[in-house]
Amino acid sequence: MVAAGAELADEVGLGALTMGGLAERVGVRTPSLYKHVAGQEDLVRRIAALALSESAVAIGTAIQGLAGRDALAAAAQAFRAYVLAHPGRYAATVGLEPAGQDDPLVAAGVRALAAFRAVLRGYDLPAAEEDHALRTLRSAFHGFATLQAARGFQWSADVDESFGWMVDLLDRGLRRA
Amino acid sequence: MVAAGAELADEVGLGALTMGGLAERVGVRTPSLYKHVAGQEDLVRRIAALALSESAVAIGTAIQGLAGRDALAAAAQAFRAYVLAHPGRYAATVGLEPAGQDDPLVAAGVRALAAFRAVLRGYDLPAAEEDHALRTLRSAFHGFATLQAARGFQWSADVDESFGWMVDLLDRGLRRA
DNA sequence: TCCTGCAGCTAAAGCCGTTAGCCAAAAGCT
DNA sequence: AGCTTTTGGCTAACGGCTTTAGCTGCAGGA
Repeated sequence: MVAAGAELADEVGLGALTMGGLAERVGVRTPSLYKHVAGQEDLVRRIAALALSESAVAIGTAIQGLAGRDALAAAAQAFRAYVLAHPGRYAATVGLEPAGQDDPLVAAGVRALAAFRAVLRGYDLPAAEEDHALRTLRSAFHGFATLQAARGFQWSADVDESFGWMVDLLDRGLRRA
Repeated sequence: MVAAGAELADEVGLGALTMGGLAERVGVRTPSLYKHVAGQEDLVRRIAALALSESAVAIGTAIQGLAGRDALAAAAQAFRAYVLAHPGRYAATVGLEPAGQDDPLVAAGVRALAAFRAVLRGYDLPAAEEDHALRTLRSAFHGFATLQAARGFQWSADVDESFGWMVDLLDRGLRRA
C-alpha cells in the first residue's frame, strides 16, 4: 500500500500522486484506500518514513569501512543516487512536522542523521561544532539533490563534476583549513 | 494581482495558495482572476519571477562595496533573510521549467545568478570552476534556507550560528585550501 | 456454529481549477 | 458627441479530487 504509493510517487512526481491513481494501481476503488491510510497527508508521511529509512541504510552501508574523505564521498554519492532514483519518495520527506514523538518519522529521521554523524566522526571536529557540520552537510546535499531533481541546473557544466567539486570543497572545509 | 498572490503565498504557504483564496483577498469572484492570469501555473510562474527579481536586488545591494569573505557573508545573509521573510515567493521559484526564452523568468533568474557570480569574482577561481562554485553556493544556501523554512532543524544548536559556520566553511573552501 | 472485525463497495458531499457566455463601464476613435 | 472596442467583472456549470457515511461479504476465532 505505502510501497505502491512510493513507487507511484517516484514515477509521476509527488505532486501528481493522487488517491485515485494509487487506487487504480492497487486494483481497488478510491474510498477503499481509507481502510489503510487516514488520508493523503498520512500517506505522504508514511512514504517519507520509508524514504528516510531506506536512505539511511543506503548511506550506512555505503560508508562501511571508510573514513574521512572517502566516507564523505561515499555518503554523498549514496545520498544523491537515492534521491535521483526515488525523487517522489524523497520529496515526501521535505516540509513535514513530526506530529508526535511516537511518530515513526522521527525514528527514521534519527537513523538517517546517524549515518551522517558517522561520517563526521572521521574528521577532528570539536564537539560543539558537530551540529553545525551536520546541518551544513545536510543543507548542501539536500540543496544539490533537490535542485537537480527540479531541473534547477539548466546551464552547461557537467552536473556530476559539480557534485564532486562540492564534495571536495566540503571535505577541505571540514578539515579546518 | 501577482503581488497579492505573493503575499498570500508567504502567509499560508505556496501549497495552500488557492485561486479562491486569492480572489477573496482581492475582493473578486474566482473566475475573474482568469482575466489577469492564464491559470494557477501562470500565477506561480509570475510569483517566481517576482521573487527572483526581488532577491537579486536584495543580494546585489547587500554586497555593494564588499569582496571576498565579506561579500559572501553579506550575500548569504541577504539570501536567507529573503527566503525566511518570503517563504511562499521563494517556494514558487523551485521546480519550474522556463517555457520560452522570452520568459521574464529566465531574465530574473539570470539577474539572481549574476549576484552570486559577483561574489565569486572576489575569489581566485579558475574559470572552469566557476560554474561548480556557483552550483555549490546555490545548493548550500538553497538547502539551508528551505530546510529552515520547513522547520527541518529541530534539535538544539542555534540556527544562526550554524549558518555562520557554514558560510565560514564555504569561504575556506573557495579559497582553495 | 455464531459472531466479530476486516476490507471491499456505492453514493454523495464539498472544494478547486477552469471554461463559457453575458454585461456594464471605461477608453479610444471619427 | 456618438459609436465602438477593450477591459474586467459576473453567474452557471463541468470535471476531478479528497473524504465521509453506510452497506455487504467473508475470514478467523470463541
